[in-house]
Amino acid sequence: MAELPPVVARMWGREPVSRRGPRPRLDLASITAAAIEIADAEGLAGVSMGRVAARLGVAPMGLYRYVGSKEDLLTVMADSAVPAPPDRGGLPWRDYLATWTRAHRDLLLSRPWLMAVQGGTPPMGPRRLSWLDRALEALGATPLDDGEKFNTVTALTGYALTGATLVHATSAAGGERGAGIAGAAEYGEVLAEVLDPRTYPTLSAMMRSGTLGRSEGWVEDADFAFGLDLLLDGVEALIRRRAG
Amino acid sequence: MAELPPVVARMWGREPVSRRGPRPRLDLASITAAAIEIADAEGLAGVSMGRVAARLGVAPMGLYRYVGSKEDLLTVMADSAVPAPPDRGGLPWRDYLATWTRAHRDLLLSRPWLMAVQGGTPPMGPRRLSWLDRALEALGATPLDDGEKFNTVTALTGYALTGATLVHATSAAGGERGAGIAGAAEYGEVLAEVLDPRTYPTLSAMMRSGTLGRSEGWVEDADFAFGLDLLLDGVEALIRRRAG
DNA sequence: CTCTACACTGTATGACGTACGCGATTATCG
DNA sequence: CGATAATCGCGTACGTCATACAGTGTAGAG
Repeated sequence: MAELPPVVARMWGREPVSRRGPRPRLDLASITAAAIEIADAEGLAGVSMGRVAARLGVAPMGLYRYVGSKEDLLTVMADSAVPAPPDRGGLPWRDYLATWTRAHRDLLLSRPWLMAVQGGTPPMGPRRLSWLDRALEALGATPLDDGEKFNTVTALTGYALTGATLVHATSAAGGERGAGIAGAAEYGEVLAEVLDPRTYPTLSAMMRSGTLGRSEGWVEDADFAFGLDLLLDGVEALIRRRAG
Repeated sequence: MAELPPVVARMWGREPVSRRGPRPRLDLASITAAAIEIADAEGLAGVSMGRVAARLGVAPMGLYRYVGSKEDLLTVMADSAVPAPPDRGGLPWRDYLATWTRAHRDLLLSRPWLMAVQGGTPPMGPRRLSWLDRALEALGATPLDDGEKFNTVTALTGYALTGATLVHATSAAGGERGAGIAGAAEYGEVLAEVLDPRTYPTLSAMMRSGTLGRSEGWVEDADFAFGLDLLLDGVEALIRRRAG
């Protein structure tokens, strides 16, 4: 019975059933789709109300009948760009959560602008909530309480975001506007140039031993899997403790 | 020997030792400090080149002798606003990493604009790298290899960011511009209004049982500690496996 | 047929990032 | 000591953006 924020209402298909006046030429879905096309092609920076409107053959102000502000539009985009979560195929909770988290990360890598947009708002649209629901469902048979389940999923979500961000930020080749460092230098080169072994002993020792510096390493799945297993090991330990 | 991006060079105090011409009236530190004051008071949205310049009694274009672009300025801010990492007080690795992660989260909560700014760039300034160094140092005596140490710290960093983001996004009272949802409705109320038990069975069951919906719960330290322990348990398990 | 809610347009405003070129300043070189 | 040339911060200007406001035409309701 609470009053929903107008955009949220529309995200859930609760369009006002208007009768009088000219028939609407637009709808939220088309607007969102147009905005997403631009974001996919040119990054978030390319998404302006004018550009979106132009792509729909409409004056910029026309959009404001459907979204109260640009921020509203971004919120809707953040949900609409999300596909259906991976299928639980009778997988045990751990395997499902692993694929779930990986799929989340892959999504963020395939649409980098989602990273900037999803961080700002908790999931409120149908798509993102369905991801949340599926992950919680996977934990359904475990002895964790609701809060623990929720926190577990939160930690996994965060890990996916972190992994994606790291890959994207360190790869100067990222197509996103402003990706990479201002110059073209590789991350490792910058660190090597700048680190004083006296004030950054551990880090510069690592640099010298050559393990770091090839930031491409993080693109590999193994590095992502490492931290993921860390988390899942923790969950598993807790479950065992709770059950035994 | 690599060419550093100009801002990075200046971040590390490598100011060009210029001699000719009028003595500079500004320096990167003052500019950054002014920008941070604005961001602290009004959020990132309040930070514009003009506003920063005005606070320094200078014309907007004057700043561009020092920062190349606004994005450069944000990068410098992202480092400059970071305090020294917590002291290792002879703490075992686990205890230190716990306080380290918590301190990181608290920093993000005390300066919410850092969340938007730190995510975009890997640490390249002296302050953020010193946090990284300290965390890696804490893992120094463990049998983990360099890559594993690095990935561990990455996961913790991400968890701090996730926790801070969640707290900040769900608390409508956040002072940041655009915080909370468009309307004033609480997150829990929105979910209750919108969730269909048929398509979101797990989530809506949780809502009904009342565990969720008080999103303030996440502000409590216990919730943060939960996921943190998950991670650290995972690390500990790995260490035991590696050592035994 | 009239009225009125509504969908979209046109114009305008103020803020923003920043390109460009200026005079003023001051260390260096002749 | 005077000329040179680099550098500083400033003024102006442009293009873009989000969005407020006031229409203008449309089409269902009475």
